[in-house]
Amino acid sequence: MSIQYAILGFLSWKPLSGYDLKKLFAASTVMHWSGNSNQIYRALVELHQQGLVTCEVQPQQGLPARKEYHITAAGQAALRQWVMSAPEPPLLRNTFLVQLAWADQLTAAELDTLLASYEAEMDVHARMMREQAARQLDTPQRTPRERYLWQMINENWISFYETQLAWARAARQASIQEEKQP
Amino acid sequence: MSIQYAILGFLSWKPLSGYDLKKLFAASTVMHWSGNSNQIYRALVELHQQGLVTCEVQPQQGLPARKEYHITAAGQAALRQWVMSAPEPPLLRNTFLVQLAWADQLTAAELDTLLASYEAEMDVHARMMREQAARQLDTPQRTPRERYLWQMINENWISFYETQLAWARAARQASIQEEKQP
DNA sequence: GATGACATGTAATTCGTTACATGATTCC
DNA sequence: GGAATCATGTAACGAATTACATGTCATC
Repeated sequence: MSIQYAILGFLSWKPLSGYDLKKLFAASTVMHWSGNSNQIYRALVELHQQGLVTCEVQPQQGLPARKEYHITAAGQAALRQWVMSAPEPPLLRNTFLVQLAWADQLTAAELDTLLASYEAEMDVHARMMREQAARQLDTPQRTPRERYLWQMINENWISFYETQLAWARAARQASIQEEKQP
Repeated sequence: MSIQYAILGFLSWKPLSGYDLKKLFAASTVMHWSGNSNQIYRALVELHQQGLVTCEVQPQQGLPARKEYHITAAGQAALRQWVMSAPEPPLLRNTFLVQLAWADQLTAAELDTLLASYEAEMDVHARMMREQAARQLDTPQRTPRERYLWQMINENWISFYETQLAWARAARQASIQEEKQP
Protein backbone atom coordinates (compact mmCIF):
# COMPACT_ATOMS: atom_id res chain seq x y z
CA MET A 1 0.00 0.00 0.00
CA SER A 2 2.38 2.65 1.23
CA ILE A 3 4.77 2.27 -1.67
CA GLN A 4 2.16 4.10 -3.73
CA TYR A 5 2.43 7.05 -1.37
CA ALA A 6 6.21 6.92 -1.44
CA ILE A 7 5.99 7.16 -5.23
CA LEU A 8 3.55 10.04 -4.96
CA GLY A 9 6.02 11.69 -2.62
CA PHE A 10 8.88 11.46 -5.10
CA LEU A 11 6.59 12.68 -7.87
CA SER A 12 5.69 15.69 -5.73
CA TRP A 13 9.28 16.81 -6.26
CA LYS A 14 9.26 16.45 -10.00
CA PRO A 15 7.93 14.25 -12.80
CA LEU A 16 9.71 10.90 -12.99
CA SER A 17 9.68 7.67 -14.95
CA GLY A 18 9.39 4.18 -13.49
CA TYR A 19 13.07 3.73 -14.14
CA ASP A 20 13.91 6.91 -12.23
CA LEU A 21 11.82 5.75 -9.28
CA LYS A 22 13.48 2.38 -9.35
CA LYS A 23 16.86 4.03 -8.98
CA LEU A 24 15.66 6.33 -6.23
CA PHE A 25 14.32 3.43 -4.18
CA ALA A 26 17.41 1.34 -4.75
CA ALA A 27 19.69 4.21 -3.71
CA SER A 28 17.92 5.29 -0.55
CA THR A 29 18.68 3.14 2.45
CA VAL A 30 16.03 4.86 4.50
CA MET A 31 13.21 3.88 2.16
CA HIS A 32 13.27 0.20 2.82
CA TRP A 33 12.15 -0.94 -0.60
CA SER A 34 14.49 -2.81 -2.89
CA GLY A 35 13.50 -0.88 -5.98
CA ASN A 36 12.18 -3.80 -7.95
CA SER A 37 10.39 -3.09 -11.19
CA ASN A 38 7.47 -5.38 -10.50
CA GLN A 39 6.09 -3.36 -7.63
CA ILE A 40 6.91 0.03 -9.10
CA TYR A 41 5.39 -0.43 -12.53
CA ARG A 42 2.28 -2.03 -11.09
CA ALA A 43 1.92 0.76 -8.53
CA LEU A 44 2.22 3.35 -11.30
CA VAL A 45 -0.56 1.66 -13.30
CA GLU A 46 -2.77 1.67 -10.21
CA LEU A 47 -2.02 5.29 -9.40
CA HIS A 48 -2.87 6.17 -12.99
CA GLN A 49 -6.17 4.30 -12.79
CA GLN A 50 -7.01 6.20 -9.61
CA GLY A 51 -6.27 9.48 -11.34
CA LEU A 52 -3.54 10.41 -8.88
CA VAL A 53 -0.93 10.68 -11.63
CA THR A 54 -0.93 11.42 -15.34
CA CYS A 55 1.38 9.84 -17.85
CA GLU A 56 3.31 11.67 -20.53
CA VAL A 57 4.76 9.37 -23.14
CA GLN A 58 7.97 10.58 -24.75
CA PRO A 59 8.92 8.43 -27.74
CA GLN A 60 12.63 7.87 -28.25
CA GLN A 61 14.45 6.42 -31.20
CA GLY A 62 15.91 3.01 -30.46
CA LEU A 63 14.89 3.04 -26.80
CA PRO A 64 11.45 2.13 -25.47
CA ALA A 65 9.23 5.14 -24.91
CA ARG A 66 9.95 6.96 -21.67
CA LYS A 67 6.77 7.31 -19.63
CA GLU A 68 7.01 10.33 -17.43
CA TYR A 69 4.53 10.40 -14.59
CA HIS A 70 3.20 13.67 -13.19
CA ILE A 71 1.34 14.03 -9.92
CA THR A 72 -2.17 15.48 -10.22
CA ALA A 73 -3.98 17.79 -7.81
CA ALA A 74 -5.93 14.76 -6.60
CA GLY A 75 -2.60 12.98 -6.11
CA GLN A 76 -1.22 15.84 -4.06
CA ALA A 77 -4.35 15.85 -1.92
CA ALA A 78 -4.17 12.08 -1.42
CA LEU A 79 -0.51 12.34 -0.41
CA ARG A 80 -1.24 15.10 2.08
CA GLN A 81 -4.11 13.09 3.51
CA TRP A 82 -1.92 10.04 3.96
CA VAL A 83 0.95 11.99 5.50
CA MET A 84 -1.46 13.36 8.11
CA SER A 85 -3.04 9.98 8.86
CA ALA A 86 -2.37 8.26 12.17
CA PRO A 87 1.04 6.56 12.13
CA GLU A 88 1.13 2.80 12.31
CA PRO A 89 3.67 1.20 14.62
CA PRO A 90 7.06 0.32 13.15
CA LEU A 91 7.51 -3.34 12.35
CA LEU A 92 10.71 -4.89 13.60
CA ARG A 93 11.70 -8.48 13.23
CA ASN A 94 15.00 -9.58 14.59
CA THR A 95 15.76 -13.23 13.90
CA PHE A 96 18.87 -12.88 15.97
CA LEU A 97 16.75 -12.55 19.10
CA VAL A 98 15.03 -15.81 18.22
CA GLN A 99 18.45 -17.40 17.95
CA LEU A 100 19.41 -15.98 21.35
CA ALA A 101 16.24 -17.36 22.89
CA TRP A 102 17.65 -20.85 22.60
CA ALA A 103 21.33 -20.07 22.96
CA ASP A 104 21.44 -21.62 26.42
CA GLN A 105 22.83 -24.79 24.93
CA LEU A 106 25.90 -22.97 23.60
CA THR A 107 29.17 -22.72 25.47
CA ALA A 108 30.15 -19.35 26.93
CA ALA A 109 32.70 -18.90 24.16
CA GLU A 110 30.22 -19.73 21.41
CA LEU A 111 27.67 -17.33 22.85
CA ASP A 112 30.25 -14.57 23.01
CA THR A 113 31.26 -15.19 19.40
CA LEU A 114 27.62 -14.93 18.39
CA LEU A 115 27.09 -11.66 20.26
CA ALA A 116 30.38 -10.34 18.93
CA SER A 117 29.38 -10.94 15.33
CA TYR A 118 26.06 -9.20 15.91
CA GLU A 119 27.93 -6.34 17.50
CA ALA A 120 30.26 -6.10 14.52
CA GLU A 121 27.38 -6.13 12.10
CA MET A 122 25.53 -3.38 13.92
CA ASP A 123 28.72 -1.35 14.06
CA VAL A 124 29.08 -1.54 10.29
CA HIS A 125 25.48 -0.50 9.78
CA ALA A 126 25.74 2.36 12.25
CA ARG A 127 28.84 3.67 10.49
CA MET A 128 27.24 3.37 7.06
CA MET A 129 24.20 5.30 8.21
CA ARG A 130 26.31 8.00 9.82
CA GLU A 131 28.38 8.40 6.66
CA GLN A 132 25.35 8.55 4.44
CA ALA A 133 23.72 11.13 6.69
CA ALA A 134 26.88 13.24 6.65
CA ARG A 135 26.99 13.23 2.87
CA GLN A 136 23.26 13.87 2.73
CA LEU A 137 23.02 11.72 -0.34
CA ASP A 138 19.28 11.57 -0.47
CA THR A 139 18.42 14.70 1.45
CA PRO A 140 16.43 17.11 -0.65
CA GLN A 141 17.20 20.75 0.08
CA ARG A 142 13.96 22.42 -0.96
CA THR A 143 13.13 24.05 2.36
CA PRO A 144 14.89 24.19 5.74
CA ARG A 145 11.90 22.33 7.16
CA GLU A 146 12.36 19.50 4.71
CA ARG A 147 16.08 19.35 5.37
CA TYR A 148 15.36 19.05 9.06
CA LEU A 149 12.79 16.30 8.46
CA TRP A 150 15.21 14.20 6.43
CA GLN A 151 17.87 14.72 9.06
CA MET A 152 15.43 13.41 11.64
CA ILE A 153 14.77 10.36 9.49
CA ASN A 154 18.47 9.68 9.19
CA GLU A 155 18.90 10.14 12.92
CA ASN A 156 16.15 7.66 13.57
CA TRP A 157 18.03 5.01 11.63
CA ILE A 158 21.35 5.90 13.20
CA SER A 159 19.91 5.73 16.69
CA PHE A 160 18.40 2.36 15.90
CA TYR A 161 21.71 0.83 14.94
CA GLU A 162 23.55 2.55 17.76
CA THR A 163 21.04 1.25 20.27
CA GLN A 164 21.49 -2.26 18.92
CA LEU A 165 25.23 -1.82 19.12
CA ALA A 166 25.12 -0.60 22.71
CA TRP A 167 22.77 -3.44 23.61
CA ALA A 168 25.11 -6.03 22.10
CA ARG A 169 28.04 -4.64 24.06
CA ALA A 170 26.06 -4.66 27.30
CA ALA A 171 24.87 -8.19 26.60
CA ARG A 172 28.43 -9.38 26.14
CA GLN A 173 29.56 -7.74 29.36
CA ALA A 174 26.64 -9.19 31.28
CA SER A 175 27.33 -12.58 29.76
CA ILE A 176 30.88 -12.49 31.10
CA GLN A 177 29.62 -11.51 34.55
CA GLU A 178 27.09 -14.36 34.48
CA GLU A 179 29.82 -16.80 33.70
CA LYS A 180 31.84 -15.81 36.75
CA GLN A 181 28.94 -16.30 39.17
CA PRO A 182 27.12 -19.49 38.25
CA MET B 1 12.37 -20.43 7.27
CA SER B 2 13.17 -19.36 10.80
CA ILE B 3 9.71 -20.13 12.14
CA GLN B 4 10.69 -23.79 11.88
CA TYR B 5 13.57 -23.16 14.25
CA ALA B 6 11.38 -21.19 16.62
CA ILE B 7 9.08 -24.20 16.74
CA LEU B 8 12.03 -26.51 17.33
CA GLY B 9 13.06 -24.18 20.14
CA PHE B 10 9.70 -24.44 21.87
CA LEU B 11 9.70 -28.20 21.37
CA SER B 12 13.12 -28.36 23.03
CA TRP B 13 11.33 -27.35 26.24
CA LYS B 14 8.64 -29.97 26.02
CA PRO B 15 6.40 -31.79 23.53
CA LEU B 16 3.63 -29.58 22.15
CA SER B 17 0.75 -29.68 19.71
CA GLY B 18 0.17 -27.25 16.84
CA TYR B 19 -2.53 -25.65 18.91
CA ASP B 20 -0.15 -25.15 21.83
CA LEU B 21 2.43 -23.55 19.55
CA LYS B 22 -0.21 -21.30 18.07
CA LYS B 23 -1.02 -19.98 21.53
CA LEU B 24 2.65 -19.57 22.43
CA PHE B 25 3.34 -17.50 19.33
CA ALA B 26 0.21 -15.42 19.76
CA ALA B 27 1.04 -14.73 23.42
CA SER B 28 4.69 -13.79 23.05
CA THR B 29 5.24 -10.23 21.91
CA VAL B 30 8.93 -10.85 21.42
CA MET B 31 8.42 -13.61 18.86
CA HIS B 32 7.03 -11.50 16.09
CA TRP B 33 4.78 -14.12 14.52
CA SER B 34 1.04 -13.77 14.67
CA GLY B 35 0.44 -17.41 15.54
CA ASN B 36 -1.58 -18.29 12.48
CA SER B 37 -2.42 -21.92 11.93
CA ASN B 38 -1.45 -21.99 8.27
CA GLN B 39 2.24 -21.43 8.88
CA ILE B 40 2.45 -23.54 12.01
CA TYR B 41 0.76 -26.68 10.75
CA ARG B 42 2.67 -26.56 7.46
CA ALA B 43 5.94 -26.04 9.30
CA LEU B 44 5.20 -29.04 11.51
CA VAL B 45 4.56 -31.24 8.48
CA GLU B 46 7.85 -30.13 6.97
CA LEU B 47 9.78 -30.67 10.21
CA HIS B 48 8.27 -34.13 10.39
CA GLN B 49 9.31 -34.92 6.82
CA GLN B 50 12.84 -33.81 7.66
CA GLY B 51 12.87 -36.11 10.67
CA LEU B 52 13.48 -33.26 13.08
CA VAL B 53 10.33 -34.04 15.05
CA THR B 54 8.19 -37.10 15.71
CA CYS B 55 4.45 -37.07 16.05
CA GLU B 56 2.47 -38.84 18.75
CA VAL B 57 -1.23 -38.99 18.00
CA GLN B 58 -3.48 -39.02 21.04
CA PRO B 59 -7.08 -39.83 20.08
CA GLN B 60 -9.73 -38.03 22.08
CA GLN B 61 -13.45 -38.66 22.22
CA GLY B 62 -15.45 -35.91 20.57
CA LEU B 63 -12.41 -33.75 19.86
CA PRO B 64 -10.06 -34.16 16.89
CA ALA B 65 -6.97 -36.17 17.72
CA ARG B 66 -4.27 -34.19 19.50
CA LYS B 67 -0.97 -34.49 17.67
CA GLU B 68 1.86 -34.04 20.07
CA TYR B 69 5.18 -33.26 18.46
CA HIS B 70 8.46 -34.31 20.03
CA ILE B 71 11.87 -33.02 19.04
CA THR B 72 14.32 -35.68 17.86
CA ALA B 73 18.09 -35.83 18.37
CA ALA B 74 18.47 -34.64 14.78
CA GLY B 75 16.10 -31.80 15.59
CA GLN B 76 18.13 -30.78 18.61
CA ALA B 77 21.30 -30.85 16.53
CA ALA B 78 19.66 -28.77 13.77
CA LEU B 79 18.47 -26.24 16.33
CA ARG B 80 21.91 -25.93 17.87
CA GLN B 81 23.44 -25.53 14.43
CA TRP B 82 21.02 -22.76 13.55
CA VAL B 83 21.47 -20.94 16.86
CA MET B 84 25.21 -20.83 16.22
CA SER B 85 24.89 -19.66 12.62
CA ALA B 86 25.84 -16.10 11.69
CA PRO B 87 23.09 -13.65 12.63
CA GLU B 88 21.27 -11.86 9.85
CA PRO B 89 20.61 -8.15 10.28
CA PRO B 90 17.31 -7.14 11.89
CA LEU B 91 14.67 -5.95 9.46
CA LEU B 92 12.96 -2.71 10.38
CA ARG B 93 10.34 -0.94 8.37
CA ASN B 94 8.85 2.20 9.70
CA THR B 95 6.12 3.63 7.50
CA PHE B 96 5.94 6.61 9.78
CA LEU B 97 9.34 7.75 8.54
CA VAL B 98 8.03 7.61 4.98
CA GLN B 99 5.16 9.81 6.09
CA LEU B 100 7.61 12.22 7.69
CA ALA B 101 9.64 12.39 4.51
CA TRP B 102 6.86 14.37 2.87
CA ALA B 103 5.51 16.15 5.91
CA ASP B 104 6.92 19.45 4.72
CA GLN B 105 3.54 20.37 3.32
CA LEU B 106 1.93 20.17 6.76
CA THR B 107 1.48 23.13 9.07
CA ALA B 108 3.67 23.27 12.18
CA ALA B 109 0.67 22.31 14.30
CA GLU B 110 -0.21 19.34 12.11
CA LEU B 111 3.37 18.10 12.16
CA ASP B 112 3.50 18.37 15.92
CA THR B 113 0.24 16.41 16.23
CA LEU B 114 1.70 13.71 14.03
CA LEU B 115 4.90 13.47 16.05
CA ALA B 116 2.90 13.59 19.28
CA SER B 117 0.77 10.64 18.26
CA TYR B 118 3.86 8.65 17.33
CA GLU B 119 5.36 9.58 20.66
CA ALA B 120 2.23 8.43 22.48
CA GLU B 121 2.19 5.16 20.59
CA MET B 122 5.83 4.42 21.37
CA ASP B 123 5.20 5.30 24.99
CA VAL B 124 2.41 2.75 25.20
CA HIS B 125 4.57 0.08 23.61
CA ALA B 126 7.53 0.86 25.85
CA ARG B 127 5.32 0.58 28.94
CA MET B 128 3.78 -2.67 27.75
CA MET B 129 7.19 -4.18 27.13
CA ARG B 130 8.48 -3.05 30.50
CA GLU B 131 5.47 -4.51 32.28
CA GLN B 132 5.74 -7.77 30.44
CA ALA B 133 9.41 -8.02 31.24
CA ALA B 134 8.73 -7.30 34.92
CA ARG B 135 6.13 -10.06 35.07
CA GLN B 136 8.40 -12.34 33.06
CA LEU B 137 5.36 -13.76 31.34
CA ASP B 138 7.23 -15.73 28.77
CA THR B 139 10.55 -16.13 30.48
CA PRO B 140 11.45 -19.74 31.06
CA GLN B 141 13.35 -20.34 34.27
CA ARG B 142 15.27 -23.46 33.43
CA THR B 143 18.78 -22.16 34.02
CA PRO B 144 20.18 -18.78 35.20
CA ARG B 145 21.79 -18.47 31.78
CA GLU B 146 18.48 -18.85 30.01
CA ARG B 147 16.82 -16.38 32.36
CA TYR B 148 19.52 -13.88 31.54
CA LEU B 149 19.14 -14.49 27.81
CA TRP B 150 15.41 -13.86 27.88
CA GLN B 151 15.98 -10.75 29.95
CA MET B 152 18.37 -9.53 27.28
CA ILE B 153 15.75 -10.18 24.62
CA ASN B 154 13.19 -8.20 26.57
CA GLU B 155 15.66 -5.40 27.10
CA ASN B 156 16.34 -5.28 23.39
CA TRP B 157 12.67 -4.63 22.72
CA ILE B 158 12.36 -2.14 25.54
CA SER B 159 15.38 -0.22 24.37
CA PHE B 160 13.97 -0.14 20.86
CA TYR B 161 10.73 1.48 21.94
CA GLU B 162 12.48 3.79 24.37
CA THR B 163 14.85 4.94 21.65
CA GLN B 164 11.91 5.65 19.37
CA LEU B 165 10.22 7.52 22.19
CA ALA B 166 13.29 9.62 22.91
CA TRP B 167 13.69 10.30 19.21
CA ALA B 168 10.10 11.46 18.88
CA ARG B 169 10.51 13.84 21.83
CA ALA B 170 13.71 15.25 20.39
CA ALA B 171 12.10 15.63 16.98
CA ARG B 172 9.21 17.60 18.50
CA GLN B 173 11.58 19.87 20.37
CA ALA B 174 13.70 20.47 17.29
CA SER B 175 10.58 21.11 15.27
CA ILE B 176 9.56 23.86 17.67
CA GLN B 177 13.03 25.41 17.44
CA GLU B 178 12.91 25.28 13.65
CA GLU B 179 9.63 27.10 13.65
CA LYS B 180 11.02 30.03 15.63
CA GLN B 181 13.94 30.56 13.26
CA PRO B 182 12.71 30.29 9.68
C1' DG C 1 -28.79 -19.72 22.75
C1' DA C 2 -24.21 -17.58 22.21
C1' DT C 3 -19.45 -17.41 23.21
C1' DG C 4 -15.07 -19.37 23.79
C1' DA C 5 -11.76 -23.18 24.51
C1' DC C 6 -10.14 -27.28 22.21
C1' DA C 7 -8.10 -29.01 17.84
C1' DT C 8 -7.29 -29.72 13.21
C1' DG C 9 -6.60 -27.80 8.81
C1' DT C 10 -7.42 -25.09 3.85
C1' DA C 11 -8.11 -20.97 0.85
C1' DA C 12 -7.49 -16.47 -0.56
C1' DT C 13 -4.90 -12.48 -0.52
C1' DT C 14 -1.17 -9.21 0.18
C1' DC C 15 3.41 -7.85 -0.01
C1' DG C 16 7.88 -8.21 -1.36
C1' DT C 17 11.88 -10.33 -3.62
C1' DT C 18 14.80 -12.33 -7.35
C1' DA C 19 15.18 -13.68 -11.85
C1' DC C 20 13.92 -13.42 -16.54
C1' DA C 21 12.92 -11.14 -21.25
C1' DT C 22 13.87 -7.60 -24.75
C1' DG C 23 16.61 -4.39 -27.17
C1' DA C 24 19.51 -0.19 -28.39
C1' DT C 25 23.53 2.58 -27.19
C1' DT C 26 27.85 3.79 -25.11
C1' DC C 27 32.10 3.06 -22.73
C1' DC C 28 36.24 0.21 -21.56
C1' DG D 1 33.74 -8.61 -27.00
C1' DG D 2 31.65 -7.49 -22.55
C1' DA D 3 29.64 -4.60 -19.23
C1' DA D 4 26.80 -0.72 -17.92
C1' DT D 5 23.02 2.51 -18.72
C1' DC D 6 18.52 3.37 -20.49
C1' DA D 7 13.73 1.66 -20.37
C1' DT D 8 9.94 -1.17 -20.31
C1' DG D 9 7.71 -5.03 -18.32
C1' DT D 10 6.45 -10.40 -16.82
C1' DA D 11 7.01 -14.71 -14.16
C1' DA D 12 7.99 -17.35 -10.39
C1' DC D 13 8.44 -17.73 -5.83
C1' DG D 14 8.43 -16.99 -0.70
C1' DA D 15 6.76 -15.27 3.63
C1' DA D 16 3.05 -13.89 6.27
C1' DT D 17 -1.66 -12.54 7.19
C1' DT D 18 -6.72 -12.92 7.50
C1' DA D 19 -10.59 -15.46 6.84
C1' DC D 20 -12.90 -19.72 6.26
C1' DA D 21 -14.37 -24.68 7.43
C1' DT D 22 -15.55 -28.30 10.81
C1' DG D 23 -17.06 -30.16 15.10
C1' DT D 24 -17.44 -31.02 20.37
C1' DC D 25 -17.84 -29.59 24.94
C1' DA D 26 -18.28 -26.42 28.82
C1' DT D 27 -19.74 -22.07 30.55
C1' DC D 28 -22.58 -17.90 30.99
